[in-house]
Amino acid sequence: MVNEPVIAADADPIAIRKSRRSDGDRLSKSARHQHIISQLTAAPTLRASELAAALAVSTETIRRDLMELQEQKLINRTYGGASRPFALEPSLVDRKRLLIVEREAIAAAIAELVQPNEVLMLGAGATTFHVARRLAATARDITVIVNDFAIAGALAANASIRILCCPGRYHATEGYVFGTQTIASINSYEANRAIVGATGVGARGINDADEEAGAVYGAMVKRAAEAIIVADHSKFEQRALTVFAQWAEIDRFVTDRQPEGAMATALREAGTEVIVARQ
Amino acid sequence: MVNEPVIAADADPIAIRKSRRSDGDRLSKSARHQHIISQLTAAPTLRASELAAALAVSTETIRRDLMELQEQKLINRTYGGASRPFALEPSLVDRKRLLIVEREAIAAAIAELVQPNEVLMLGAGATTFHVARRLAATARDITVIVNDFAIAGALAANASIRILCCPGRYHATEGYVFGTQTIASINSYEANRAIVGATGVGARGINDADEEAGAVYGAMVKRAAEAIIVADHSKFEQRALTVFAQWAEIDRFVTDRQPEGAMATALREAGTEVIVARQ
DNA sequence: CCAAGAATGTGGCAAGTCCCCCATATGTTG
DNA sequence: CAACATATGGGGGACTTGCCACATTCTTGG
Repeated sequence: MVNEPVIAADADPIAIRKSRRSDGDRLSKSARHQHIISQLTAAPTLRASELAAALAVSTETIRRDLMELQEQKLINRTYGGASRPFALEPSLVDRKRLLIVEREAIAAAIAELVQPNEVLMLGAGATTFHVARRLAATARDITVIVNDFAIAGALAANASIRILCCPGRYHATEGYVFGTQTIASINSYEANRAIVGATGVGARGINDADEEAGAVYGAMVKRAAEAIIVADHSKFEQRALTVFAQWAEIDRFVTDRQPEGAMATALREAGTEVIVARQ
Repeated sequence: MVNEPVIAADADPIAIRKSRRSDGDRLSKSARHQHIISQLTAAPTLRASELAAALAVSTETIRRDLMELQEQKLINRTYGGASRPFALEPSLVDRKRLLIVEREAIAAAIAELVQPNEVLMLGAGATTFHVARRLAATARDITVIVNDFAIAGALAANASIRILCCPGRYHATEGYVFGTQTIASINSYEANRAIVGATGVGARGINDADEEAGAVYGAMVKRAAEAIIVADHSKFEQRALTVFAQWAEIDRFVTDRQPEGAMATALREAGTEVIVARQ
């Protein structure tokens, strides 16, 4: 368990140069980087000193490697090593790994709005999942009504959050419940805010690729005292199957980039407050 | 961008009393632990020194906290702090690994009983989780009413199973929903069979350590046309908080070992059919 | 009420890490 | 070949963390 003193494995430069041999080989910088990344998929954290020993380079070199990888957001720096960033986590589904920075910023902006003792409705989805994580970290004594199991799990990290799950049919691949029971359940609650995502947002309203999911989102939007749409800029002007809400119904739109053109006009005419989260 | 001190509320009444005051005073141990866990859902890593400052305790205390949390596998230790473990989600994993052979045998026996187009109620728990996995492998065109998220996920592997989730409060560590809404929901369905587990089974009936969970199980047992209890022999004569059903209400008892003594008598007198699954 | 035990803080020291500057090795370019 | 860029290692001081022993405070159970 104790770390051996970190000493240059090969004090002899000649030995270093004959690098064709077995494990004493020097690896290139990119090879080291790759090694670090792959190690992180196996272990949640690494120590710089251990990496230096394993790769037969100095800790200074490892530190520089880690700095570079951190700038590329491929790792997360810790004191004395590195840990897995959000994006490398195996538990997150593909879609949840995209646009992490943008979504985290949006989530942070939402978290600032939420006050203790509020009742929220939180729709299913990848962006709202980030909102849930953020709320778990910052919110206090709130009640959240959800229809997405992953979101319930994320919120569960905070014991002061009361999580109410909607009933309904369970969507096997998406991990949420939907259907008439879900909507009936939503309509039986009073909430301060509904926070829902979307497949696309545009001048003509807010749409979703899944009709059932859209119906749930629409119910949340209509039912809560305040309706908030969260969507990063990749959703701008995307068109999908179902338009589940009009901007006139939406009080706030939290995104990561200022909308332009027809969508900006529609937002202004509808009186929707646009909040652009800074990263 | 650094985390401001976020007061994580908690279940501990003492901590609640203390956390009401200004930021100069201390939180209870469990409150600190809760805070650490929830912070970890938002940030991939934490520094012990920062935690100490945020929670207004010494770094030694934080270190001791981190050690405890690590032993519970709730965090991952790093040099100078902590990082997120692989899964912060409610992990019933541990309990699900116990007595696998016995539970698989019980699950197989259940799966043989179930016919296509049946409607089942499946209670939360480790044994019923095995039943769900087995049903996902063998059942066809059934509808399953569940209150446990892990079970919903297991059943989702089979596209011909319709999964209906009950509403209710989400239990953060156990991963199921409970409460009056859950029970009301159960009472709105008609089901061919209820299949529920237990903390203990004995001559005096079927009990559970969690009152809320027991209430849900009891509702399932009373509501379904046929009630089945599943429990391996380690549950025999275990006593727990709530007796949620009497043997007279139970049609079948599926286990892995022939009951004896008072419990066998009680089963005989109640007319409960005992099915001993062979491994 | 007190005593035992748990939880927490303090101080010191060893060890680990950070970070800056500089030396060396290697490769590139004119 | 000289000049330069890149990659790496080394050294040392400042800082951070780990760890231990001990004192103090809080809690709990008689």
